[in-house]
Formats: sequence, C-alpha cells, structure tokens
Amino acid sequence: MNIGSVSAQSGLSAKTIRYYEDIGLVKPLRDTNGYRSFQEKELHKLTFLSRARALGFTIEDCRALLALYEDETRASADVKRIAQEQLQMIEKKLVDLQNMHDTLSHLIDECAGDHRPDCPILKDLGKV
Amino acid sequence: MNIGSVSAQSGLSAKTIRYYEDIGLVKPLRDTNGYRSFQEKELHKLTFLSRARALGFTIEDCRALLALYEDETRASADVKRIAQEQLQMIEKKLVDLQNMHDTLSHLIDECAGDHRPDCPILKDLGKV
DNA sequence: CCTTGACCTTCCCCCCACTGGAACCCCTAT
DNA sequence: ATAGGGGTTCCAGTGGGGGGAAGGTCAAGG
Repeated sequence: MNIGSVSAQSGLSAKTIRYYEDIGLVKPLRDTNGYRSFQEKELHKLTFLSRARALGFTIEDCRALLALYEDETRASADVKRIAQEQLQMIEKKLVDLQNMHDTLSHLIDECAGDHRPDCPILKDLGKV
Repeated sequence: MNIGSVSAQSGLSAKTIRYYEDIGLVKPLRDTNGYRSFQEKELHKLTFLSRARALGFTIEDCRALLALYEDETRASADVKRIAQEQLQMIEKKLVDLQNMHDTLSHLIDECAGDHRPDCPILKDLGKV
C-alpha cells in the first residue's frame, strides 16, 4: 500500500503519516522507486494512532501505548494507568472550560448588546 | 513602572509582555536607559489582556476587543458578538471533550487493569 | 510513443502563543 | 569593588502538524 491508500484508510493525512515516520512511530518499507510501502501491520498502527490522538492522547502517550500494543506480554494495568491519567487531564480541561463558559456566559447576559458604548464585558475585563 | 512591576500586577510574565509589545498590543515608552516604562493605561491594557486570554480569547480577538476597549464610541453589540462567538467555540470544545471523556471512561471501565495482557482499550483503538 | 494528470519524494518555512537561554547592560547595597 | 537582582536583545524551540515548491514516477488515453 502506498501512502495515499493508508491515508484514506486510517484517516490521517499523508503529511501526518510522513511526520509519524520522522518521529519514529511507524517504519514503512520502501519500494525500489523510493515510495513508502505499508503493510497491514503499519496500517493497524496508523489507525490506532488516529483513534488515540482523537481521544486526546499526546504523541508521547501514543508512543507508549503503541509499545504496549505490540508487546504481547504487557499487563493491561499499564495501559489502564496511561488511560486514567489522560482521563484526569480531560476532566481538568472540562472543569477549566466549564468555568470559562460560566464566566463568559454571565458577562454576555449582562451586556445589552446595542448601539450604546456601555459594556459590562469590557468593564469587567479591565477592572483593576 | 518597569516591566517587572507590571508583570506582577497584571499576572503576565515579562516574556509575554515583551511579546505583546512585539506584536503591537501595547506600546510602552522607554526610559533613557532603554528600560520599558509603563503608564497606568498600559497596565490596564495588560490586565485586560490577561483576563481575556484566561477566558480563551485568541490574540486576534484580544486585539479587536482592545480596540473596542479604547473606543469611546463603540457599540456594545460589537463586543457582545465577539464574546458570543467565543462562547460558541467554548461550547463546541466542551462537547468534544465530553465525548472524549465518555469514550475513554467507557474503555477504562472495560479494562481489568491487572497483570494479564488482554486489554479492551488497545483492542478498540486498533480495531479496523 | 507521447502526453497528461495523479501520485509520490524531499525540503524548508509557517502556524499559535509563548518559553528558555545566552550574552550583555544597569542600578543599588554593602 | 563586587554581588545580586533588575533590565535589554536576539536566537531557537515547543506540539502537531500544514502549505507549497521543485522534481521523480506511473497508468491511461490519444
């Protein structure tokens, strides 16, 4: 399979796949013409990466997860720990975003939103 | 006021304040020794920027908001519109994060997390 | 056989919003 | 005189790729 094919199947752009090769996440073979030649296993890894990234795992998380993915003697506890750490990050971000949301939402409610210059949003943001 | 002073008062790092000058958000005067010299107005703007950034506004949003902040003839509707757009971005991110959270949380629940290699997290991420 | 157009290659720069660090200057206290 | 804590500039790097140039390769159509 060429890069275009695995790109379509994995949902990753060709650019991204080349980047993943650069940083050592995948190691496709090369044809005599220099084209990357992906085998089933590499396609699985790329699909794995695509899903893991979509769940917010960092590249380094993905590297660790991929190592476990390929290690038949892994302990599922190791995978679960990484996933739980990521879940905590997500939960923290959710709290932060929810706070932003509430603050901004409140400010917006206070603002008349008309032709007059008086604006609680600006007033609050500039408060000393 | 020197940069250290406005940094402490605004909550922005000195590095960030220099960066904000670079990109034209603030324009402090200079002392004869070359030090930046901030006046009250600049401090207000920096505090404004600090708050707005904390609410997730981009630098370009901040630039627009600052222009409105300084424009005595603004219409509050213009401010409200920018804020509402930002609120929508935040709400979209909240939905995405919540979806990530639910998916990951479900996967974690399924995983035994013991010494055995069987792991629904890896299995699901690698599914074709 | 030639051309066309889709695909592939490497290379380098760009994005956001900073952060770190080097090398140097300035000011005050001891 | 020196030590230390300011300040200054400039260069490079972060994460996770994207855009686009300049060029090689391949299959199909005329």
